[in-house]
Amino acid sequence: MKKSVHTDCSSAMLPVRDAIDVISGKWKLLILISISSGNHRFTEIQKSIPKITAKVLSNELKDLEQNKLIERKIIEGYPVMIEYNTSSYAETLGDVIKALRDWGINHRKKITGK
Amino acid sequence: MKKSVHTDCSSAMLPVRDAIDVISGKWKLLILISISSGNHRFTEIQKSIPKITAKVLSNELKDLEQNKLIERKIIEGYPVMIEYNTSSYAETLGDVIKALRDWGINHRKKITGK
DNA sequence: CGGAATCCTCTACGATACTG
DNA sequence: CAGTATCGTAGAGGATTCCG
Repeated sequence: MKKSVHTDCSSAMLPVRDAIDVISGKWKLLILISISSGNHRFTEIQKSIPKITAKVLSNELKDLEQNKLIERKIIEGYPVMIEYNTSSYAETLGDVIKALRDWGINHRKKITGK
Repeated sequence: MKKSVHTDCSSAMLPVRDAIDVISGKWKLLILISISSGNHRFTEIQKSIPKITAKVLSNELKDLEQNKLIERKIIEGYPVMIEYNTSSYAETLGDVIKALRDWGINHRKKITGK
């Protein structure tokens, strides 16, 4: 059996790849932050995130719902209202978001020269 | 002055957005993992990451170098060799990678039913 | 070996308009 | 209000070939 000439790090990469597949893109984490900050209505979320369009938001919300990270609730009435809430599962992303936020703060200091 | 009707969470989103801008895409973190796992040559790195092409790897390496996350070293000789190493600054991404890895492991358990 | 060049595809993302 | 429909674009990513 031939030894490979490079270091095998697939076991380290696989889970990271899994995570990236789910939360990749510019918007998903921002949407989760917005919802967990108190924005639960479609229009609220849209206004809270600069530059996001209705179409993109709509698609991302569907993605997040399929991945069980948010829940979509229909509130009957006139008019019908829709409410989005983060799931308890989304809370497991807390460490990821915190790590990214901390690093982002530090990185901005570094490139702007503090 | 009119109060906005949505919760303002821009201060929470901004750093996350900064971080996403730098490490976004399918490859950058995987490349960093590969290099820090012991792969320092272009071909080694390429072989260690399934499906990545030379062009994509080349572009990503340039990006990472510009963001001071890796260092490119030319080793004179016959033939000339190139060596990539992670910078000390890249180590600050450790928490991000760890958080993503942990979450990815957990997520895979969840969707595959353990 | 470590890429660059070329050409191509695909899709995330965007602008605008419209609807129940 | 909460989207959908349509059209369009840019760039990420891919396949293949070539080069010093």
